[in-house]
Amino acid sequence: MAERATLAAGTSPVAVADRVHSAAIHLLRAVRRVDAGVGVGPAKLSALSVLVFGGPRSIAALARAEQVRLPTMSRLVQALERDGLATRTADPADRRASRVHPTALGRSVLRRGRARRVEFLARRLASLPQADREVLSRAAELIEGLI
Amino acid sequence: MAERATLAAGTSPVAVADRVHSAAIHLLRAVRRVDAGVGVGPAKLSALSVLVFGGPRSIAALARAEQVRLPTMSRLVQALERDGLATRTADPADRRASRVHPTALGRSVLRRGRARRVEFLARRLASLPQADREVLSRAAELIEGLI
DNA sequence: TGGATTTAGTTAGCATTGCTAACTAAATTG
DNA sequence: CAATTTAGTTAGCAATGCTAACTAAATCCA
Repeated sequence: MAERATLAAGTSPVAVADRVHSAAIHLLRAVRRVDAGVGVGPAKLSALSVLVFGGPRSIAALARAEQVRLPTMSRLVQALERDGLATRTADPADRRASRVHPTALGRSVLRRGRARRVEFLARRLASLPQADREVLSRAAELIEGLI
Repeated sequence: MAERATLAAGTSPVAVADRVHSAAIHLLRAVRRVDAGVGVGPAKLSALSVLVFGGPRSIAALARAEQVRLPTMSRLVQALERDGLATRTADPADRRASRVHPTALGRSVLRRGRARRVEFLARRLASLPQADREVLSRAAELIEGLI
């Protein structure tokens, strides 16, 4: 019984956490299929997005922004470079570090890849009443603020 | 300009899609760290959750529920069985199919694993006003309905 | 009825994306 | 200046996705 209560509908922190958690899993599984046609992969796309919309930065800073470890980001940046989506320049102030920049190709691929996922969602959102979209918008802000 | 508009705040389908998409990515990256201590992994935990809360079913039905391909779910179920978290019985009505059931151990592991993730979120949600939790709850329902 | 198609499941093999351990080299600190 | 911290790499492993190719059972239809 106690464990059933965990999943019961309601607005207790635990009940809401469970529903939000499930919704996030299902949402990302659904959009993952859309990525297939881009040929870049979600981790690379997401790192590229940080570079394009947040500006060039070091691998360590990218790793922190993406919440992954340094070796993981090191490998992702190598792949981005190999694919011509990003370049590295020496950091004049710190000879250990390098700065990662998106290339023009990187910007264009990001735009296309992001557009695919977002359009997939947007098509579905378009059928909702405006008030529901406002709820989703506010919810996204709340989530970003929490973590 | 046109591409900047994609990221501008607003409640157009595209703007909301973008924010919801990012929020889902960041949410799951944050809870992923919590999984580490469970030793089961999110895909197995999620499949187990379907079995426990939705009832026993075939591998194909599980794959559909989890939005993965049949070979992926076949391998996940083999791992669940190997770990003693689920068992398979023959389907009397269809000799190709088998029914997957959670074991008592599976139920208990699910409870613990889920609890970790959900508690991680719930601790943060507890600091929100009730109205905000209602927004998140409603948003989760909307997302599940869309996909 | 019987051949064709669909569906359930497996195996094999590959790609992506996480991780830790162990290392080098540069920067910082006491 | 020695000790520690920080940036980055390499190597190797684990989890989880996929397609291709296959078997076997069920279903469809002419």
